[in-house]
Amino acid sequence: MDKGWGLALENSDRVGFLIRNQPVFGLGLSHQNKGLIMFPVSSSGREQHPAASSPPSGGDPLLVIREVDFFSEKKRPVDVVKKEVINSPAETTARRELDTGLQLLTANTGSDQSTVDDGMSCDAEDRRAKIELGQLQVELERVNAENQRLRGMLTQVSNNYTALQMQLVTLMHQQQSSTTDSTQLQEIVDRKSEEKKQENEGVLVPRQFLDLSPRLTNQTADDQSNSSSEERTLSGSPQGNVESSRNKRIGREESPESEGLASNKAPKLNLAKPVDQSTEATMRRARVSVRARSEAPMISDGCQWRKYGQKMAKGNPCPRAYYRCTMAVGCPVRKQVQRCAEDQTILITTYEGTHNHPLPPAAMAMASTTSAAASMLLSGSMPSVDGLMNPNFLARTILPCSSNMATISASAPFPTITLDLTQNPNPLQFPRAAAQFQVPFPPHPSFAPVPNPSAPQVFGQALYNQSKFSGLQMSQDMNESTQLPGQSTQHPQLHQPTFADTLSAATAAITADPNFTAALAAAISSIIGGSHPNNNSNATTNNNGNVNTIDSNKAGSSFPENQS
DNA sequence: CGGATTTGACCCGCGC
DNA sequence: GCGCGGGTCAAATCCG
Repeated sequence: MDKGWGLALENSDRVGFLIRNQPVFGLGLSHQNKGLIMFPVSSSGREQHPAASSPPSGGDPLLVIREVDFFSEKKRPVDVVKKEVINSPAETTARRELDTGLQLLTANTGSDQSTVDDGMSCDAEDRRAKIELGQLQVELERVNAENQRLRGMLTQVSNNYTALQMQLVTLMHQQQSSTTDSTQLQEIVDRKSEEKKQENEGVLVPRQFLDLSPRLTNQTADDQSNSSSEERTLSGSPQGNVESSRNKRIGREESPESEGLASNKAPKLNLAKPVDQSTEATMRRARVSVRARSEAPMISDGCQWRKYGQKMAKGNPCPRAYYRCTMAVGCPVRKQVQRCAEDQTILITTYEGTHNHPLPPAAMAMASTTSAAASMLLSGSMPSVDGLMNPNFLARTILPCSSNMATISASAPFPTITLDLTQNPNPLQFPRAAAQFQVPFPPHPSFAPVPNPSAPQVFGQALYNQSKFSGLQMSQDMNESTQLPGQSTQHPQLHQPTFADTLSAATAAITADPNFTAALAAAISSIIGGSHPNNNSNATTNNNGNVNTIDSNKAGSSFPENQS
């Protein structure tokens, strides 16, 4: 009795509670073994007040005890049994307020005779432990069942969401293709002319950032579904850039299909001016590089890949492996896998292109991420006034809360955005972002911009728009340098998460899970559904994951499609 | 035996 | 023009 309290067992039905070796009250089972009876006892250990309705010796019930059915799985009245330690006499006198932790109510039948004995009772402890165990098991089963149910719901919702997203993106794409107007065509012409002028003046213009728009002037969703023709028609898309280059190489064995490419390109390119093939060939595709620590030779991203080459890259003792997606014939997506020269535990996976086929959710996550990042990279730098955008600034601006994780490089042969997952971001960002990115969609029509003609492909359309949205996260000086005359600056101030939020969330999840596809799916869903550009709102996040709204009136868009 | 991988050759862009 | 490096092809090889 060192702890000042104890239990005494008289028989299998009754237990006495002792405080400082003094009987305080007794507990007994009802005759149906379905209820607990609490009754006071005398200091001598005998019953002072029998409980409730049928006291053996009469008297008031000590406490009203709810009938407890410990033997039914449907009732879980007791969660925790606390050990009450009362050391002072004053406290012992306040036994009526004694909190046993048992949510007990009287329901006795009056048939119980309760007697309290001195001394500890192992049987009582065992019984209580069994009761607790049973309750915990019941609770566990219930939680498991709930978990299963929620998982099923989540899966269903995810599937539905993916399907709807596909449909929506396809419809948007079709609409854009059908609504391309002469204004946009004139923009294309002007931009081409500007590019040519700058080249003539010796101004360095990163071609890979310029004029990706012609493609969609003729590109339709049907083109997207045609995997055989996609490679040859995506001249304006990231993958199309390289594919055109590739096809030029293959031009020595010019096939009717490649002639089809030329025929598809010609009308678009002639919109501006005659553009020779070399110009088109210099167009590059954006890349998304993912750095992650992994012992595995390749990270799992849900896609099927076939290795088609391996080379020793300069400055790296580890070979670089080349893979192409084999989930569909003609899928233009490729990836390079190479270990970091400085830290060979880091696996660098560089994705290129966008899938032209439906993807499983797991693969969809990674594909969407790379597509979004690539689209952001391309769109964010496209139409600035001087045709040039500081990529580091872009990275800092677009990815303010993950500047140490995401970097953008235009110095490489291809514009590349690197997601560094070797660092641990704030894991709390992920659930916050995933939870917050539920934005009404479609947005208010008054904020609907002219459809962007340069979306790279169907599956990336929404993400492309996201990136366009992200491109609005510009600081004041950038706005001044990039805002075009006549641009609409009427943006509602909304607390909108940015792509950076999602990116951080995704990378947080990715870092937490090396296989990361499932976690990424949630973040991607937030990308797609949470930040449509038509909201035209601007928000950034700080390193704490809080959303800060910036002055949208100052955040002028550098994108012509936002011009009014 | 069919698909995946390996590997040497080839092509292209770019810098000198 | 030449060499270098990156990227790709395709025959040879491997493997289940």
